Amino acid sequence: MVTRTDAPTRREQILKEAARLFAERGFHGVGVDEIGAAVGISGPGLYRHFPGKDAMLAELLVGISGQLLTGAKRRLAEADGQSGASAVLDSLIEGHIDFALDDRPLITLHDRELDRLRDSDRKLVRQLQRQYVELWVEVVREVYPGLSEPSARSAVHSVFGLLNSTPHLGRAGTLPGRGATAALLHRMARGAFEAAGGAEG
Amino acid sequence: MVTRTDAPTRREQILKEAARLFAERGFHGVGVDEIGAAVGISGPGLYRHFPGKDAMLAELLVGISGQLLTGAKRRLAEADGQSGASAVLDSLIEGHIDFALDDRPLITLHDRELDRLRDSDRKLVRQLQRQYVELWVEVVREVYPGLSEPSARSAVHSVFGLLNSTPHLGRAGTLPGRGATAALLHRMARGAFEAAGGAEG
DNA sequence: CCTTCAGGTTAACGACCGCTAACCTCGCTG
DNA sequence: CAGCGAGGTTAGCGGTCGTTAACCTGAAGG
Repeated sequence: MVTRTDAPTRREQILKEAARLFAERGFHGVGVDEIGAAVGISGPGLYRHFPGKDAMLAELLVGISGQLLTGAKRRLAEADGQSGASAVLDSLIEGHIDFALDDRPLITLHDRELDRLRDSDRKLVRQLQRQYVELWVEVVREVYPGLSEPSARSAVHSVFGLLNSTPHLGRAGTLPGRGATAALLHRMARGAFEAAGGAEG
Repeated sequence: MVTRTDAPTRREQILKEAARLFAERGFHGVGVDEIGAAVGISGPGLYRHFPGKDAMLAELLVGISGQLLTGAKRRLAEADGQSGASAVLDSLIEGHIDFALDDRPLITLHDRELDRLRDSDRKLVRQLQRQYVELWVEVVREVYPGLSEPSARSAVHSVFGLLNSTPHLGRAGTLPGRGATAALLHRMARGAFEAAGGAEG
């Protein structure tokens, strides 16, 4: 985990605010003037940093998918051989939870605005997502050999749905602290997989 | 379950197609002309049936929330006393799965376009949703008394995320049949609650 | 047979939105 | 200090979209 100390660039400010606004009101529901206003410049000034509104969404979605996949690969490599598949699965779950808790707007966009992308960008994002899912599927099937591949894939998608539910958990600080929430989500994810792998195949 | 035999009214056709289109491309991403075209009339003809585009979304969202709540109340009443809380929870899960599998576009809209509503409509939908959640929370806490109320509420939201993941499960018929999918989701939901209720409170 | 009305049609208006054009103003740097 | 590029500004164009207006038509009812 690299900790940044320098100030965020204007580009990064824009992406962050755009993500928040897109998540709140949808891609088509946000105007460029609002995005500009959110970072203290006005509308057309954004075009000094991005070729268009679509490009902001594209960069956000490609970035998310890439980060998730990269992180998962790293966790897989770090633990390879020395620890069991079950520990790897725990690590994957932990990584996804961190992401879901720290970047709620992005996790919201991730499966909501994909269809607003240009064909090439959408294909790229889909490919990254697919790799991420397949990586999970392999680990899950190693831990629960009774699961057929289609069932494992369905189970993985469902657990993503469970983990990505964080935006619905109390907008304010009504939820019992980050650590407790992460632990609860982790337990539930493992429980869901356990139940999926217990019976049928 | 009342089975309808008569043909759907024009109003119902419109709502169904609007739901599909809104789910596919977002509320702002669909024009009234497209909705009209989907039912064989053109754009402004819709205004003979609805006062505006917003009204279609409002009716859809209020309808969804109402149906979910009504169904849950019915299931709770049917089983009251004679069967245990665990059976009631199974019944709730079954009802939610039926809805998620049969009305994927609606389940997608349900937590995606809520902010596009007029204040009064949004309040109404939120109230219905809250009642639905609270109903689940009570049943869940009866089955797993170790769970604190905040934890139970988080767990319920997360299980909704799990069950509502159906739109992501193979757009085509690649998933292993409706029955098997429903069974898998049901097992995972129970497993998730079990794991949530096992430890901490 | 005339009237009425539900349920369409097309034309067009007004607002909004993404984007471009043209211009300005600094802080560097040779 | 001249020049220049990075990063802003405002004005405005072109297209789209929700909505309204005005008109049409066919079936039902007295």
